Amino acid sequence: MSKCNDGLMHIGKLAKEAGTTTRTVRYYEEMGLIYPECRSSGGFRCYSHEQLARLRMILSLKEMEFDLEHIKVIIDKREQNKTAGELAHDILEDLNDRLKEVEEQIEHYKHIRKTLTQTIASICACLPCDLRVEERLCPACQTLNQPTCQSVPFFHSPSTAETLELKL
Amino acid sequence: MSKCNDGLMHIGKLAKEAGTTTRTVRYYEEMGLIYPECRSSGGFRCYSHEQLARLRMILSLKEMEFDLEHIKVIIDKREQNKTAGELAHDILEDLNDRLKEVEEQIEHYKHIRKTLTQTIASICACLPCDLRVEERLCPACQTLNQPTCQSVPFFHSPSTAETLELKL
DNA sequence: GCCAAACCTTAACGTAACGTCAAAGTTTTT
DNA sequence: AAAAACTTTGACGTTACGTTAAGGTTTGGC
Repeated sequence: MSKCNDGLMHIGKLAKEAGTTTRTVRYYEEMGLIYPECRSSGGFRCYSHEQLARLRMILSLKEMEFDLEHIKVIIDKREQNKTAGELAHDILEDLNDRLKEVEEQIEHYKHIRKTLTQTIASICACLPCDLRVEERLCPACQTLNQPTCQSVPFFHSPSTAETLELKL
Repeated sequence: MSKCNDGLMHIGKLAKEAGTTTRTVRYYEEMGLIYPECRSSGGFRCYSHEQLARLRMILSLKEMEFDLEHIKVIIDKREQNKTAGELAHDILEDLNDRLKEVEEQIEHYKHIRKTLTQTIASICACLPCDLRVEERLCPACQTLNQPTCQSVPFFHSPSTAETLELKL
């Protein structure tokens, strides 16, 4: 005697099937991304397999880290019955744009990595020999060398600059 | 007749010198990261060059994308007058941890890039020849091929799956 | 000394995508 | 029928500020 007939499911089942949480599903509803097919007499949301497919698609796009606003635009395009060609064109554009952004992200983090390894190297170069030999202290500097302490701000405590500054 | 004597500066100058905004400086104060040396009789924040150096250090760490909570921990270490060796040890640990995270980010985005290029390739493979030749449509698929439409959810509109599905 | 321009103050809402209660109603199971 | 499991709406918390708003303070010129 299920109150949720016709192969419909409540939000918990939907979320679990899609690998997400009920909170997320409700939030997506708030954002206009997905709606239940109907409500039970008691007010529970009931979803069909179509909704599940839609949710999965939303989550796929989220894996590519589109923001929800953009996801909304993308999935709405499917409902604006365009021709297949137009649809493909639009979506490929979205995907290629996103690809570009992702590549920028990769470059961005590579830049940060460089800054980090350089800073690490600078500090290592300032370390007295006996500290430097402990390799657990600084795995990154094994391949790098040089700069002086001056370029590394961390050791210049404002009040006690003298005492904290490292000697080579 | 400056109300801000002794080479002290107000928040606007401080922010500009460090290349940030007054809002940011006030926020950092709220977070306990930096405080003015004093206030003017009218209540304006007054900063010394030491504060400027501190702010610059905070911003350096932010460039490496440490979160503020973590930055607070790191700069507080400088005041806990440890020995230079301990300080270096601690900070190198922080930097190496962060380096690891950054490398994970790079891998993360590379994974997304892969997903994106595969999806793009799948869609391109589904396109009829006349659409496929327009290279502006899909710069990414020039180097990739195959999969069938089945693996690409975008063309399976729930209500009009038949009409929207692409034919090879 | 006075006035306007430029600068500063605190307060508070907005952002993105949910996580996490809370209090109360519904469905399912026993 | 009662208990267990699930669902409902509502609302605050998160991060690092941006952006008004309304109203004092400093500064520079005359």
